[in-house]
Amino acid sequence: MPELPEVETIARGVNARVRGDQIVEAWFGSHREPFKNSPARQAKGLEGRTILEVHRAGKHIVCELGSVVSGSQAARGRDGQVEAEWIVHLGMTGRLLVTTPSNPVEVHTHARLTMASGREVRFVDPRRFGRLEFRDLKKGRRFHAPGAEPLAIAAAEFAVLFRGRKLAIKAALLNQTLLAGVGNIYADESLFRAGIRPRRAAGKLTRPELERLRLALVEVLQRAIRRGGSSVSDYVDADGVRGFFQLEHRVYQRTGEPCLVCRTPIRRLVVAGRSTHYCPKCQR
DNA sequence: ACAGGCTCCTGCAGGC
DNA sequence: TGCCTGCAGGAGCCTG
Repeated sequence: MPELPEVETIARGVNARVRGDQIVEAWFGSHREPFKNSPARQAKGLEGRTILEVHRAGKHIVCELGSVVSGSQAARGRDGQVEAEWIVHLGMTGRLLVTTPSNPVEVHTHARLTMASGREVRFVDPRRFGRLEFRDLKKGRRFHAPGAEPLAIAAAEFAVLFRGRKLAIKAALLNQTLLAGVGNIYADESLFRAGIRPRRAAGKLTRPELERLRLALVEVLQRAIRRGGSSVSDYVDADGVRGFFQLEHRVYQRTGEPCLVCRTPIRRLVVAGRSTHYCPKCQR
């Protein structure tokens, strides 16, 4: 399931391939609701625009778009003003692929963008937990992830996020309005590396524990980005290539297996409705 | 205001 | 072998 490192990997891959390219035609094939605004409105909004840049914000992929221009003008559209955004949330099983129109279209393909370069951008999502949104910045505001960026937040700011909160630290890490981009895998992995039990009340963690947690989170996220993300179900990057960080998971989906540090069997429990994995000896 | 739980959706694993 | 059940989970929504 795509979390920050997977979304970052995809955003970088898409950016490298379609930055400066123009959307010639947009096709939206779903009648049900992976869309925040109607498929017709999104298609109309996207067509003719140049993709100025693609980046990640929390778990969202944001495609910054220029104004609608004719073909000859599009070639010099790379540095234009951002006038619209296409925001992609992958949910659990969403994939954003850059391919060519001749490649077979797989089932659950909900959107296809034909690019002037001959490439094609596809959004595929079997479980339909993903979301697509078009924003015309003349009518609306730019997209911002609701929570803080875990890779950029300072120690003091990080500690303030959890102050006075009674909920489990694991649940707090998953709350996107506090930190944007952390999901189940990296919550479990960072808590293990910080030696903190997932059920501890967020507000009761000491300052040193919170700082250990922040540093563990940064380390695990950066390391995962370098490995191209974790492929645990069907995650692939913009080229359809799997990541490798799942090979470095120390607790996630290792229930009953020995802890890599102390050999104690890894335990599983449910926190905030999510399966949660931890070492009862290493995490206090 | 805040926290916890339910729901959406499909593919796959496990059990009988 | 084949069917059925249950589980996976991000985030919006509802409830207490």
